[in-house]
Amino acid sequence: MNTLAYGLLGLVARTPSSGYDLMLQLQPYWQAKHSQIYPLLAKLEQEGYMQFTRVHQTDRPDKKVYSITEKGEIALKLWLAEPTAEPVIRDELVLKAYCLQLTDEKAARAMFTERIEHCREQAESFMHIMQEMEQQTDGKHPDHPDHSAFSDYILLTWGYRRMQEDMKWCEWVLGLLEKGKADTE
Amino acid sequence: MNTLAYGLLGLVARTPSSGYDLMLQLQPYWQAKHSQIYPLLAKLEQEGYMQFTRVHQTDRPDKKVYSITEKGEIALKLWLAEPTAEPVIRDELVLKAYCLQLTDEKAARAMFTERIEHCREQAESFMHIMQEMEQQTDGKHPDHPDHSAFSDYILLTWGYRRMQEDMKWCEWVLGLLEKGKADTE
DNA sequence: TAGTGCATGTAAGCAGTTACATGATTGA
DNA sequence: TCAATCATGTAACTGCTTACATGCACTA
Repeated sequence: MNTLAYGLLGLVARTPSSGYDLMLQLQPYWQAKHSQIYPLLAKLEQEGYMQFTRVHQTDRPDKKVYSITEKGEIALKLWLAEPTAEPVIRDELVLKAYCLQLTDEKAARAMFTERIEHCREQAESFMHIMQEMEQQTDGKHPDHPDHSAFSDYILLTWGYRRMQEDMKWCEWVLGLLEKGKADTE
Repeated sequence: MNTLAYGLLGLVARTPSSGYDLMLQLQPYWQAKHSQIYPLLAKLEQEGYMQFTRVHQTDRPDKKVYSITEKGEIALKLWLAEPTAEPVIRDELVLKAYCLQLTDEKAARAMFTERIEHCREQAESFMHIMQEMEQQTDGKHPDHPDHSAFSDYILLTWGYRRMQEDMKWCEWVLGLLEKGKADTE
C-alpha cells in the first residue's frame, strides 16, 4: 500500500469509477500514468480493498467500475490518522534559475514567461471547475465542511493558489531582470 | 543526462564541491539521497562532464572535489536553452484532504497543524540563510542580476514563498473547519 | 560510550515513465 | 481520413528510496 494506492482508494470511496476516470480525476493532484494505475487497481482488487463490476457500453468500450470494500474503508481511515509525509517538489525551472548567470537575458526571460503561461492556463482550468461547481450546487457555497463538495473546493483552491504563487514569483524574477538590464545601460 | 545530472552540473559550475556537499546544497530544491548522487557523479566524471581531485583532510575523511569541464559547461548551456519540464508535486496531504469527510475533526486538525509547523520551520530556515547572505555581501542587496548571490537569492525567495503559501492554505482550511463546527453547534 | 557529522560507496527493491499493443466511436 | 477520446493492459527501462557497509573525529 503506497500513497498512490490510498489516493485511488479515496477517490473510489467517494464515487465508484473506472481506471481511466480515476487517472483523469487524480491528474491535477498526483501525476500518474494509466500504466501505473491499471496494475495497481488489479492488485488492490485482488487483495480485497476494492471490487469491480464490468459495465457494458454501446458507444464506448466496456469499463471496469471499481468501488471500495469494507476492508478498503478501514485501511483508508487508518491511513488518514497516520503521520503525513512531507511534500516532494521537483521543478526543473528552479535548478535552471540557479544557473541564470550562464545564459543570456533572452533565454532567461523565455524560461519564466513560458512558466507564467503554463500557470495561467492551469489556474484558469482550476477556476473554471470551481465556477461550474458553484452553479451545480444550487447556489450554496461549498465552503462548509458538511457540504458534499467541500473537499473538492479546498483542493481546487489549493491548485489555484499554487499556480498564482508560482506566477507571482516568475513575474518578480522577470522584474528584477528588467531592472538589472536598465541599470547597466 | 537527466535533470538531477544537470542540477549537479549547475552546482559544480559555480563552486567545485564534494558529493556530500552537493547533496546538502541540493536538498532544499531537489530531494536526492547520497546513494543516487555518488554513482551519478562517477558517471558524469567518466563521460567527461566533470573532473575531480582527491582532497586530503586530517580531521575529516578525505573527499573528492568535483569541478566542471568544458564539455560539462557546453552541455549545461544547451540544457538551459531547452524547454523546461513542468513541475511535479506529490503531496500526501492533498490526497488526505480529499477524504476529510471520512475522519473526525481532531485528526483533520492535526493533519493541517502538523503541516503548518513543518512549513514554519522550513520558512524560518530559508529566511535565516537569506539574512546571513545579506550580512556577508557587505550590505549590497543581492536583488541585482549581476550580483554574485543573485540566483541564491531568488531560489531562497522561492522556497520561503512556497512555505508561506502552503501555511496560508492550511490555516484557511483550519478556519473553515472551525467555522463549520461552530455552525452545527 | 553512544550519537552525530563528515565522507563514500553498493545492492535490492519500489515508484514512475516511455513505449508497445489493441480497438471502437466521433468529430474535424 | 486523420486525430482525438474512451478504455484496458503489458514490458522495459529509468529514477528514487531503503538498507547494507565502512571508518574517523568530536561531543554529550
